[in-house]
Amino acid sequence: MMCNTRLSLSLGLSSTPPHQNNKGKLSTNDDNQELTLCLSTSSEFTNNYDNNRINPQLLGGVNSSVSSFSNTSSVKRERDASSFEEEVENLETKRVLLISPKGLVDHNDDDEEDVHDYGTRKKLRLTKEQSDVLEDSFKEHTTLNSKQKRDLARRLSLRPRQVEVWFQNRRARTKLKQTEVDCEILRKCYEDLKDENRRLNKEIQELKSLKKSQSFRVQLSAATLCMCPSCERTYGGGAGGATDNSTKISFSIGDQKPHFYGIPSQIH
DNA sequence: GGCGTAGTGCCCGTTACTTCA
DNA sequence: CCTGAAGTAACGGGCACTACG
Repeated sequence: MMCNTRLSLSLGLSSTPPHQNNKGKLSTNDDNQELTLCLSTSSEFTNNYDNNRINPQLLGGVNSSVSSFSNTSSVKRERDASSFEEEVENLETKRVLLISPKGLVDHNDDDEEDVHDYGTRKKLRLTKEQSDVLEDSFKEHTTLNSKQKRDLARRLSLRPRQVEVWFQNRRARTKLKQTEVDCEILRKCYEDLKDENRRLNKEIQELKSLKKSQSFRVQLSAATLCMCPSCERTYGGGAGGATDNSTKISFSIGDQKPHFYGIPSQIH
């Protein structure tokens, strides 16, 4: 893409909020593919990096900010910095990155390790310390207000936007984990209910078959009922015995007198 | 008070990059 | 060395809310 593009950047900031500052000027020179960016230079904050060769990654970041300065339709990037102050801090951070050994990349250098096409994003890996601090902060509060965000960013030498993104991603991870846990609980619940359902169905079948066999036994004994001579109740006694249709079946649980159905010889 | 607009924060889905097995 | 999976920083779109004219 623009691997050989020589980039030079001139950044300056006035105290005017970005959306009120329309003095951003972007110029390109197609002949030598040199990109020069000039913003208002009316502030003591003016920094000139014309002589620096910039890691396109960093330019990408700066470019994001630039778009918010110059393009009113790019609300998103603009609002990423919650205030102009933050934007200034963003640029300050970028300045630190720019002058840090890793931030300075000579495109003429054969080492292509840090050279990326303009427009691609080079992902910053947070250090263990940064992650730990962010993690601790997240334990205290899962969301940040502007001041907390700024403080944290300053403390970790990150941009507020990075802190914000980290918290957003962290919340998403937490939510995802919780969803997985909930899923697991529901799955377990479902398995338990399935087992219970299976058990109950089995019980129903057993009861049904028990009922069937009992009614069969009742019919069988009814066919051999005889009359108890002392109380004239029916009992099992073989064919030809006296039968009273109304008292043919008699389960005398709780009766005061014991009856020995089917064993006439042992009665009384 | 209702309305349109701009700013802001957050969520969600996705992409791009890094790391590791 | 290559590759695919997993982890995660970063992004863009959309929505809700608030402030302001």
